Amino acid sequence: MVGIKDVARRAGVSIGTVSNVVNRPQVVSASTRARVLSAIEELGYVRDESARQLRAGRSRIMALLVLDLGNPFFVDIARGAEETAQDEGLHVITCDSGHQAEREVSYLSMLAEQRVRGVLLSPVDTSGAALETFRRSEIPYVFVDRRVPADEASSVSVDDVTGGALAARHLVETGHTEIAFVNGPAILAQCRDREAGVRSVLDASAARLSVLETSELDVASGRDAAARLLGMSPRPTAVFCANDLLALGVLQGMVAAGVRVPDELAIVGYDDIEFAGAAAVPLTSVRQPARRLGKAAAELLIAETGESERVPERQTVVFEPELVVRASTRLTR
Amino acid sequence: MVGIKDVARRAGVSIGTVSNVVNRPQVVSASTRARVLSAIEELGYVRDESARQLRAGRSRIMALLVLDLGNPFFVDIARGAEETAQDEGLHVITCDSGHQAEREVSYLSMLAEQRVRGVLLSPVDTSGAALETFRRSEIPYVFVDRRVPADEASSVSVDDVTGGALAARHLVETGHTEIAFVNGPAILAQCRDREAGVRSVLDASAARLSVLETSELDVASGRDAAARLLGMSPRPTAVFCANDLLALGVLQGMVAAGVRVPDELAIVGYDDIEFAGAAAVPLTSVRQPARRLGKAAAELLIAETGESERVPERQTVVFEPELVVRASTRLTR
DNA sequence: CCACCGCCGTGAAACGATTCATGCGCGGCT
DNA sequence: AGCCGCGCATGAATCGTTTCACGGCGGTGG
Repeated sequence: MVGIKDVARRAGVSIGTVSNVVNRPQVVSASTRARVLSAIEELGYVRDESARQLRAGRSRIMALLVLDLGNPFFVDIARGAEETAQDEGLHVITCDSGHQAEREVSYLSMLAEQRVRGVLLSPVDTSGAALETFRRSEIPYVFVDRRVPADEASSVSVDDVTGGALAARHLVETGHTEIAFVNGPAILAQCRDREAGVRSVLDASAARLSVLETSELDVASGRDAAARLLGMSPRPTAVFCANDLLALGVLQGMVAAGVRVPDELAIVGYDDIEFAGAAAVPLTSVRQPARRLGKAAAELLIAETGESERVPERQTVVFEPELVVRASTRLTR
Repeated sequence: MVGIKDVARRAGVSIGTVSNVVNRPQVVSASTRARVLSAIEELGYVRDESARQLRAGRSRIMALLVLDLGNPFFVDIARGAEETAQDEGLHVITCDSGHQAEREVSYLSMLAEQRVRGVLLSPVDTSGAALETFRRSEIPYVFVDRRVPADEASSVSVDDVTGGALAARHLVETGHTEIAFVNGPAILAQCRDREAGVRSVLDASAARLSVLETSELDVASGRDAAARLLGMSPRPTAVFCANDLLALGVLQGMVAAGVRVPDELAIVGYDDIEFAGAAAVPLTSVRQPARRLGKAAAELLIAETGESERVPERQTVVFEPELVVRASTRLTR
């Protein structure tokens, strides 16, 4: 593989000069520069980032480690992060832990060994050992979609308690008194918080709440939940799902069973992914500003890895969710 | 940052010994090994992959560069690739070019500078300059979801002509004679091939074909297409969409306009992403084995980057698509 | 004519790991 | 006793860059 030495020889200059041409073109004379550039071109020289990085001590790559790339919510976060990274001349690589702590650990140690600039992290388990060992690597990280105490790390999240409350209030206000909450696994803070929000509203109302917990936050689990809902008596007239994938699964299950939505069952989802609005019965959903989440997280990370010597202060950014009402809860009378 | 030297000093051994403990534990005596390991533990030493890689000349990372992570089809490819990479002790990083040639170039040069083990590539434009410069870096690459001549590179794809034909034949067989094909941008080989498949069937039938081209392969474009379809006269009784995102958009537009699916309009999608089966009117779709695509591509790449000296031969793997019939084309009479 | 300065280019010293030839001590064999 | 071989640790060379102190050279001002 052709290196800077080969270019130097070909152009008849020293390697220092080649490096200057590549990194600080203005310090080298026009004629030399032209000679070096054409040598680079002829030889097809590609700079070796590992050597560069070894010297520099830091990489130009920022990582995003998400829970589930199959959930478009996280893809939107990735897009947001990429946008701001691009502005800073950084690259983002995306890793998918697929809700498996084991893969999370594996990726984290890979990223630490790579000495990435920083990691945007939506972890399976905050308190876990995964993070404990990663923390020792001194690589800065920012939590995304998960709030943590500011003394531990910066974080960017959306207020899930409020989000849960928004959904619950909407259902109460549209007259439902028999309400189900289809929740994901309780290990996820997001799920616990959304449930807390729901309870805070429903406990103060006349409505009755049933909570169904699923093992995954995906469409298949939603279908399972639909089956369970169909077997309940009295059957709920409204259901709130901890995310849109679950909601879409429930919707499908209901339509398949001939239950009319929203007339016989109102459905509210969470995240407001594109597919929610695009469902045949467009879903009412609690919107999270995913893109802004990604942008903000990347900005915080960049701030933390800035040139300045002083330790930057940790920040906790919390966005507010927003209820988007669509046909799946629209009164038809 | 703590390096191998610090560990060596702490354990009272040479750096060579530390390296041996990490890489070939069996060659160092148990007592020394224990001493080194505890030094590593105490200091929180994390190996610097850039130094390691500089020496080794190759990285342990394989990249996947896809057209659009927002399309679950590509997420499934990523999953497949990750599976086989994991077995080989490699890591996969995923990059999203978002259909932008510019970002594709930017990622490719980043990956070349990283001396990535190889790249799985679903390029915006095969013939483009992006690849031309990348090719000079001598990093092996395999095309995914795009067939190329075997002398250029290995590729793993699905037969799109057959896929288009499958969908068209299904519509003809279910009695439709006024058929629309909602296609994506013709720059994409996939789109051209699917259209060719459709034509091959419909030209030999009594059915009439209208082709609508959209600018993007996403849900919003599908909605736009729905509006256009509604304005046509005679209005088609069946529509085949170049992918499921378009189909979901069309479906939504139709339901919103009060058009009954499949009674007034049958819809066929392509890819068979999870959301297709989960739509309120589950979509008939042409299934592509996305996961196997990813697995196969990763395997080919690994074979090409094997230890053996001899140049491995290029391979062209073509999978067969499969029609999955669901409610969106089911005869209701 | 000398001293100085600015412009360019040079060469060598890092960076942090891996690898390999070498050395050392010790037990066993002749 | 002498020699060999084995097990284990060492230290130096190496990978491809960046960076920086230095120096040559031509021009300018005194």
